[in-house]
Amino acid sequence: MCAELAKTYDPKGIEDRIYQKWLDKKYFHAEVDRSRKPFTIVIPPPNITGQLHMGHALDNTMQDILIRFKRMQGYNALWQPGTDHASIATEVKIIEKLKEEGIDKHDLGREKFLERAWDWKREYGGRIISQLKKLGSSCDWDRERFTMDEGCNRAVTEVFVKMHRKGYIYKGSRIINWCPVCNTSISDAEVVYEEQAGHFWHIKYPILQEDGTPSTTQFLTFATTRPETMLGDTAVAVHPEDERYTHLIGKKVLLPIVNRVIPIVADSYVDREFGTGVVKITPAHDPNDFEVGKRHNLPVINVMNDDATINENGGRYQGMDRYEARAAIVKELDELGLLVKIEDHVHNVGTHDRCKTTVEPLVKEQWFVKMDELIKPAVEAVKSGEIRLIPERMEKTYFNWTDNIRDWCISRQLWWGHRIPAYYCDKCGEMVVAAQKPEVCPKCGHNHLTQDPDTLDTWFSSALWPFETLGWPDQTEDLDYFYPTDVLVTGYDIIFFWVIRMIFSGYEHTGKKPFSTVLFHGLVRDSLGRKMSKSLGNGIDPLEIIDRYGADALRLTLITGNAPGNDMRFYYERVESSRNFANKVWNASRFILMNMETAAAAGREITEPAQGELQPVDRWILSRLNTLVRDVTDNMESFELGIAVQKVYDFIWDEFCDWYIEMVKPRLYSTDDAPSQNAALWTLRTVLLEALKLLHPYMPFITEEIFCSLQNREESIMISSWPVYRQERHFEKEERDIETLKEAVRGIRGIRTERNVPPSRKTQCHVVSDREDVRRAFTEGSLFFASLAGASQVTVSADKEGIAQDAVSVVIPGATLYIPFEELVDISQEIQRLQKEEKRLEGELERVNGMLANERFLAKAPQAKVDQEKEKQAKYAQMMEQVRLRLAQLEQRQS
RNA sequence: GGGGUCUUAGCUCAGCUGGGAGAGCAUCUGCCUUACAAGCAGAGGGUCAUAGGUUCGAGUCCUAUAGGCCCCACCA
Repeated sequence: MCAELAKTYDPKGIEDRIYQKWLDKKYFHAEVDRSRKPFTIVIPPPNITGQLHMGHALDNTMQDILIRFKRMQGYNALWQPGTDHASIATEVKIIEKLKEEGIDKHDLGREKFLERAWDWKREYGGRIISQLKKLGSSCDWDRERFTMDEGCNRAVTEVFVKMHRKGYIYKGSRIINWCPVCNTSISDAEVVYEEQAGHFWHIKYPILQEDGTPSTTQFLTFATTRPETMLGDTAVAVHPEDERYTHLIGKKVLLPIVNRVIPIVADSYVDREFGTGVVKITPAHDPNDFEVGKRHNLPVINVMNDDATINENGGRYQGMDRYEARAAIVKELDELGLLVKIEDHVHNVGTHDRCKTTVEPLVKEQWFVKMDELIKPAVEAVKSGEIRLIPERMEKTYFNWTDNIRDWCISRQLWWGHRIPAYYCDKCGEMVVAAQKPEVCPKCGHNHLTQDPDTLDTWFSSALWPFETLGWPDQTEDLDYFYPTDVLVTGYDIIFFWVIRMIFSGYEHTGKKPFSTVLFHGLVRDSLGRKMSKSLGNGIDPLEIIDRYGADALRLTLITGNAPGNDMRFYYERVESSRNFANKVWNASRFILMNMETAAAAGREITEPAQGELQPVDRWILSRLNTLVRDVTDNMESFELGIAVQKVYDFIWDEFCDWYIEMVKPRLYSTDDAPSQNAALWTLRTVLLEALKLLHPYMPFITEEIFCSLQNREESIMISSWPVYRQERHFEKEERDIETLKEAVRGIRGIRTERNVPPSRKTQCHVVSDREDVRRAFTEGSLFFASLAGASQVTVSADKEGIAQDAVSVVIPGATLYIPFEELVDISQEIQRLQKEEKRLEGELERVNGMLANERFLAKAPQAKVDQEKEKQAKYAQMMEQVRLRLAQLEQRQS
């Protein structure tokens, strides 16, 4: 970078070059170093099928900010990256691709299919990683892991075998959610309920008479949303205390069409108030009915195949799709005179989150994780605060799930994933769960065993992610040093899928929490507040934004003005505003560099100013910076990233650029005071460098580019040290004085605008103050004050002797400024302006006086607050006096 | 049915543990002032959803109401 640079910052080219440099220098790499404290984040592993979307961009920007911040603070910072095999998502993709080639998964066979899947992984699995790099992510890529790599496979097997041994994993025949399109079982968490318009079919079953024949007059009427499941009905239930039906309990009805005799049972699950108070019971196809069935020992009759067609238990409906069968059965019931009526009805239908197919509850033999014991330490950890959730309200969501936890169905009828390490003897059927396939059956000695065909839920391996990536199950140095990790950053939408499961897994397998803090973020929505989705086509590609505005602008946009856990909307205007800020930083730096080069050309080296060479403005900006350092560090340590960067933004743009740079310009442009110029240049450079450091976690590329141009001592900003608050850089007096001068400048500028004074026209300015410190502040700052206030000449005095009567006056705390204009000042206009000011001050005084007259305020409010109010009272009173004095003069003069 | 959350300037949103209402964008008025027109200097614009309560003091804490969003849940 040199002074001949373009006027606008162009991130193209710069970003890739800088990222490559960081990689070459191995800045992202972390090794065990016992002399330093570790700080660890594990990445939520993106799916290998994934393309970088705004959610990733936000998630990873937040992580990168934290990891860069901690790295600069001196922590041994590790950001552990990797990808997830995403069993079902990937399998679906492969199947689609095969379909294009006209190949069916089953024709290909399991082995060949897996080969294709690995090919696919090799080809596309790295795509999202390269996209994360575009964002600037400082992950330790040397440690990249994959949920199906050697180590993770070992971890999964180990966990499965161990949990099975402890009885936490069991195989059982239970009602599960079945996706007839994906052809696999899914967990409760993968079912999303959707409101759908449907019908209520009111149906009646004839009650059996004493002689065992169906009554032609007595029926039990009920309503159902799924008439086709009647093929599997094994009872009809009523409430045990429902007087309408108590006499029927124990009797039987005839199930039409299938002509099966089924009992009328009493179960308190039935809601008497709802419908007719009668429920048909289909244990094989409804979770509640399944429970009722268990209580009453009812047979479970499955009437459906895996593809949701009716099976052999459905008689002549066999082979029909579930919806076809529904229509046909309703028709037949109608013909039999058993259909009472049809009502419209909106109800919740469970669908598969991935393919949106209506799930079918089915009774099947599956593998489950028993949750009741496992969840206990996970609940305790959050309750006790050992693990902190940010924002805190997420704890409610967390406990809502843990309090109603159900066993986790972990087996999937898929091929891509971790295969269940259970083996069955081909001869006697004995099951063995073991890390290695047994040579012979331990029961009958037969030498051929077959492995369970099912694979595990993707989240089973993700649950182990924080420790399996650090070497577990081996007790590695890495694990010992970097684990437990520090922060997990993720969206609130996967709290059930992932966060909870990592927490109980961490405690169960490592005896420790997996992380101390969970920082949640929300969804990035489109400008209309809609979720970005493929089907809506409203997704905005982060890579396109990076290409157009730069990664820094995108990162800043995603972090600013948004609180943890809250959703945000994405606006191009906001990216532009971020881009403009990058440009602002660029130009301020360009200005400083230019002046440094000018000094260098004149043979003047910038040195740290000697005591007393710093001017009040220099001390002011250094003091302001010092406060900023403290505040920003505090905010970042409490994960208030948006607030922190807002403060850096305001400081750089407002205080540094709009005030300080303008204030030092006169000093830079005059060459006669070398020490003063040196102090200005040194301060400019120092403040810029420090501010850049504070900004670096948010905008890594531009800060690096400028940092390297500004100085050559440190190799990179990303390994430079984070600024710290220094008491000796706190200058209270200068802060007060410069604030007074700024107040004066603002006042004069206001007057000038109001009177349409062109900037080219300079006016005199007389500062009158009876306070010696205020007069000195103006005297010391007169050079820049004149420049900022458009003054041709500034005089400072204790009284207003000799000041033109028709001057415009501006009252500020501690001083009154008089600006004489050549033309006559319109006195009545001037009086009006001052009266307005008087009114404003009256209001202020009224408030302050009211407060200070309140005895209870004086008694109860903290002393500091009282003192503060008293100070204001004095200030306003003094200003009021000045305004009234001036008004009196003008009024006298007018008459 | 249970729970959460939001309602602040025209728009989108900040506002941490209660102490005189903020930003970005938009609008209006001047400025191409030798870092930046992706800029500079001014200005307008809000009974902080409504009603109560706690408090010396409430956008901030509590209760209720209205409306919006979200999550969870087996009402056939």
